[in-house]
Amino acid sequence: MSEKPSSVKELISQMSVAIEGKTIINNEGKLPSEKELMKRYDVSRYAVRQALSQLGERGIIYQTHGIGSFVRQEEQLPTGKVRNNIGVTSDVSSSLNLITVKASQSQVKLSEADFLPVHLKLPDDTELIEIIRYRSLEGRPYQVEKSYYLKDLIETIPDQQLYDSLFSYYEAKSELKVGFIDKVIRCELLEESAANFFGLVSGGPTLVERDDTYLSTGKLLAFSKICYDYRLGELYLSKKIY
Amino acid sequence: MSEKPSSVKELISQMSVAIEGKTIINNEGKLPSEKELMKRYDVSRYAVRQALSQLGERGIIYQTHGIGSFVRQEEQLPTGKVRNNIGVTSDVSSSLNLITVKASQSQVKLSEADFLPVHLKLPDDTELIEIIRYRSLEGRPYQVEKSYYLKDLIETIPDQQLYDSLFSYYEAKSELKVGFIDKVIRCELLEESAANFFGLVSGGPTLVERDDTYLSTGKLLAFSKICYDYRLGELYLSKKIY
DNA sequence: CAGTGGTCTAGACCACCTG
DNA sequence: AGGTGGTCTAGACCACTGC
Repeated sequence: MSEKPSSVKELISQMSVAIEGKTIINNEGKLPSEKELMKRYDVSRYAVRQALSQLGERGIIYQTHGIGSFVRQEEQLPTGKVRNNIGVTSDVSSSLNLITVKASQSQVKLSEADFLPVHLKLPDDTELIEIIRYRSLEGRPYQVEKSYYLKDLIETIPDQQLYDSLFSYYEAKSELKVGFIDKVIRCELLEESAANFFGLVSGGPTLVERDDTYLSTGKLLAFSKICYDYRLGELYLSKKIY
Repeated sequence: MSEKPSSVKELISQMSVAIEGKTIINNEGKLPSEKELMKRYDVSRYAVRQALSQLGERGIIYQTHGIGSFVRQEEQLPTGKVRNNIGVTSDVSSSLNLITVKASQSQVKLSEADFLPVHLKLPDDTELIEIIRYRSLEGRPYQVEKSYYLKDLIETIPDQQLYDSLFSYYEAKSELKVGFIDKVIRCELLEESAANFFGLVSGGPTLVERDDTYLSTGKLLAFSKICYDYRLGELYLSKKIY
């Protein structure tokens, strides 16, 4: 028996630990049936299925009709590449050492931005806070991020916060709650500053992630562009088919 | 009142049409409350919420606690780029004309493959069917796909089928059911054959999508690699935050 | 046939937003 | 306070798998 979780979220956490520690799976990687999980954690079937579904979305387990639930085979690290999990509840993809080595901010108008939200609906004179951040991973230059935050939503950004996650800062501090993020991934040619940072020639390839971040109210909070060193960065996602 | 759907899937379809035709939203893009949708379609709240959640995953609507459900602002087509929706139930992203212009197949062993599944667990002498397909979109060279299918799972592939979707062919014909797909997206340098097809120089950039396709039983069915003309292809996804 | 996951219902209670 | 979505329970019935 296990301690009764007070929410599905807690149940997921407990099950994750149990899967990690292999205290809940047999030698073939099979989990207990839903009915047994209900007894084990003293929750309803709804809670069990919510948890299993979430674990499935994260690529940790899969379920097969009429058979049971199984853990995915363990991850084999790709050689020298860094996987950036996307489409997963928490983007804590690894225990790798990702740090911001340089950052700066300034205030601009929308018309001065390098790029625009995919679904543009804002007036040209919208005030934005522009942030540029250079990040290294395990000491190697890894990504360059340029972000634009809507100034009327966040007012100011303390300089020291530029080196941490801004979203979690504002979610914790004020009332902002992120609802969804639109992502566009493509390949572009490197600009000079990023090329210098990566030690590549400008005009070379770079993997680009464009994010438009919306609040749960549907308002646009920020739009950003992340350029990866194409030799290091890759984006990973697992997709369930229904 | 609307006709009662016989399943959540049908409900989603009916609601999609109603949203498209704007017969279910008001001027501000607001949908009826969940309670009203229950009455309207004569289904339980579970069904309504399943449908709304799915529509949310597809980036069509969003819900805000204490307020209501709203449709996302309509899509503004990116200029000259092609969006390939990923992480969506059906990857029917557009009405664009995507056709396979050249295709070939041959039989090889795993040791002869150009690349391998991310989580390799197969013996070197595993029999594979290798397929190379060149695709154009609206008449322009767009992508080159190289796929390897496990021969013991699909036996043979009729040549004329190479020009259509193999997954739906086998799902309809035999018993294969796809369960999940692992995707890795990165940027690579073009090889000669793809470069020639795109009209680019080899060594230039290309957006690469690596897919490992698993059956619902957890068995690997196929692994593939799609190279996009970086000037045309981009991958789009919308992510809900919980 | 028994056991498994897949679908759906009815209802309760809570948290959030607006007047 | 009343309406909205968010969470969770208990239970029913169906579909798939294997013996």
